[in-house]
Amino acid sequence: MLAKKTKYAIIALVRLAREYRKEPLQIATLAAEEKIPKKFLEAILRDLKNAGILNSVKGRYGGYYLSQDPETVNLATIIRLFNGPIAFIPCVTYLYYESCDVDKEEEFCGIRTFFKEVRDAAVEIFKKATLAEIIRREDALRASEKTVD
Amino acid sequence: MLAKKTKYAIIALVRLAREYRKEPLQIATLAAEEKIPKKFLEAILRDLKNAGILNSVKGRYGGYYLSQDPETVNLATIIRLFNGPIAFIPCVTYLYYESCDVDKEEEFCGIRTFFKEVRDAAVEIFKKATLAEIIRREDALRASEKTVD
DNA sequence: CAAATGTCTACTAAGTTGGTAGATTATATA
DNA sequence: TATATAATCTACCAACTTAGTAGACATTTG
Repeated sequence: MLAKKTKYAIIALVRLAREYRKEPLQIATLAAEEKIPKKFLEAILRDLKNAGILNSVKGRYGGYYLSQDPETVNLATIIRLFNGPIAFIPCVTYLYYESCDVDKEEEFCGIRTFFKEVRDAAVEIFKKATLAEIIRREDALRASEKTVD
Repeated sequence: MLAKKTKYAIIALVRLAREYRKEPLQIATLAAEEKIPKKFLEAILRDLKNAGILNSVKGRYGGYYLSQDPETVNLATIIRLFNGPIAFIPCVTYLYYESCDVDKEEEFCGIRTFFKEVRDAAVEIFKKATLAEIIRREDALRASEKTVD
């Protein structure tokens, strides 16, 4: 399951994507409006800045803002950053590769093939899930809700 | 990532599936041959018995054996038993349903749709991954290795 | 200078993971 | 019936992770 940190990161980023190219947003405002513990959010935003996804301005009227186009930031990146690898087992992982400790003869591992299928499917879907696409889906859902009544 | 307990469970089950309809296998033998800590394996096998997947005989020449056809036991069941839900977020989970604490207006949640896609893809693949199918893939890999040389 | 705001280090309580120890119960068979 | 064999059960533990919190410090604007 996703760590809360990852969830908070996604929520904060979607919000910051909605403010793309506007004034920077302050930690305190973001924390209050998205109901995220302020000090916890602080650490999350710092990580996102260190990862090059956000930028910040200090001092009065400062805050955080998205430093990349919302079309290019996707869930695969965010999940890897806060939650670790997307795969269920290390021997099918991108960037975190380790051989299965349990099974030295990896090439014979019939279990592995299924986990690789799952990982590949998940990565493909998460890569399509850009901040821009998430916002489009949210807006579409909101609109269809209104037309229903 | 998969807990070690889940990995061990899968390995033990694949082995027991290979012995299907033969003599029961003892914890000690299974532990030694599959390199699983004996006392840890003990707890795993008990859980599998309580879940109705294994049966056991006590006393001399006793041990554990698969009580279901290897064609009907799949990774989705095993992962859920030891690792919890397959989904990344609770609001798209089968049997463990909870609403997103972070977002009361679930129907508006654009993030959710992606996680649901991933979960559905994963469940579909894991359901096809029966013990029998894992063994077939293992044997196929082994055979193709031998023909290559 | 003062207020607002991000940055950094350190701490902590609760829960999970990956085990281990040891006593008990059931059964086959000599 | 005794004995060895094996599963069963309860309890414990160390290390790690998660979800925060506290408080001092640095930087910028007005």
